[in-house]
Amino acid sequence: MSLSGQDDARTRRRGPALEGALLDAAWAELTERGYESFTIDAVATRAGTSRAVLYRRWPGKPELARAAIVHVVAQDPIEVKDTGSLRGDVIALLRQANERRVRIATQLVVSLADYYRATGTSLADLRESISGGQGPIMDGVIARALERGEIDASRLTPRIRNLPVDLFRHEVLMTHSAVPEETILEIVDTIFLPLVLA
Amino acid sequence: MSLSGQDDARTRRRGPALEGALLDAAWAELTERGYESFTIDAVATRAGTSRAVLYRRWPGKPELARAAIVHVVAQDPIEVKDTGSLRGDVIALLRQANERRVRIATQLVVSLADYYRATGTSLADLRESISGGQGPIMDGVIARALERGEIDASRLTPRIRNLPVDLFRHEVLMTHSAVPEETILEIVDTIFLPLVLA
DNA sequence: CCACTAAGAGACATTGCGTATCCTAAATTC
DNA sequence: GAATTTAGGATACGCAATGTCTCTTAGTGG
Repeated sequence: MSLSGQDDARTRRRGPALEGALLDAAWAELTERGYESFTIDAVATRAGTSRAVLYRRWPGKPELARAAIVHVVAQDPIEVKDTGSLRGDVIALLRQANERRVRIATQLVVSLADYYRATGTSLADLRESISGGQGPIMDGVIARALERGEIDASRLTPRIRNLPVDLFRHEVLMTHSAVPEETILEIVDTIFLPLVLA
Repeated sequence: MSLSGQDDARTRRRGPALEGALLDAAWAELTERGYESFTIDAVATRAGTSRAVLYRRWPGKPELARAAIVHVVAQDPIEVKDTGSLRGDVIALLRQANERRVRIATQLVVSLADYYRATGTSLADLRESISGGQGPIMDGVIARALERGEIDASRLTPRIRNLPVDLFRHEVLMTHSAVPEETILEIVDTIFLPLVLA
């Protein structure tokens, strides 16, 4: 019984191709069902494989979820373009984060419960491992503003430098939804710029 | 066999007394085990009762967890005292939150995963239901500062008014631990006060 | 004192977990 | 390109927790 129509025509995936499919399936489950209802069984079924294959790669549910998140984020990096002014750069950055990260961030907080406890890590660690070694996202923006002489370097503490991103993130965490354009402008114009402009 | 030593000497709790014991047990489980390992079984055992009693009151695990959190927070309100200056008031407020809310907040974020999805609520809603009808915690602090003429009322947008608390919360959410004293001072002295002082 | 409510014990089917075993398709080696 | 090794995929197992029910009995109020 080697040829029974389309059923036996399936090929057996391996290595990276399989792993990608597993992580995509995990991500889909995560977004559709949420972490609590996220089951290894469902991921295996959706990926057209069996649980054993998943357990060979990840110890359990939190690690699989985390891997899925990192995988998805890595495929969709945020680029910060030069708009010609600090204000424009920061607004562009926040808008982009709004478009490309809100769903992920929402999943992330609303989810990953126990993972932190089990591993002793925190949201901050996860944020770090997601942004990779590329350093704080604000770096490029700030560097250009300093070149242009737009900001008072003496006021630029690390905390103030990250203020727009931190406030944006706080907003997303609190509401679990995209941040309104007015809020972005408010953060930039009434908080960040007054603190750093020369 | 009505008298077998101490075993039958137990009394059967009812109403509020029982409910309090259930919520205390739930809270203890939550803090000791984390939300993911939080089981109705364990709560029932710890409270010396059976699951049926819990299911009679709450539909399931997320609702019980939430009820336990609200219960604990309600027993330990934050009071904001008058220290004589805006700076002192805000610092005192953050310090108190640091002492009395960090464990709870940590539980809270690291936990309650699916509840939001299931009910369509968010962290912001939970924050609201926890702070009760008493309004933003910064209100009293701001009112006194306005009386003293310490702040420029025109700069006082709602967002800026809540900035210290929001940044504090963000810090806790990110690190899952208490906020260092220096960070509290930094938030107040390099961000909040420069934005509002006349 | 009687009737009613609800506490507490326990049984039940169901579901997800994590492990182990087996077979075979794909990759690797000679 | 055949032989060998690796790992994918199916299946079954025991375990733990869920949520539902039933039953007995302790406390409460009339």
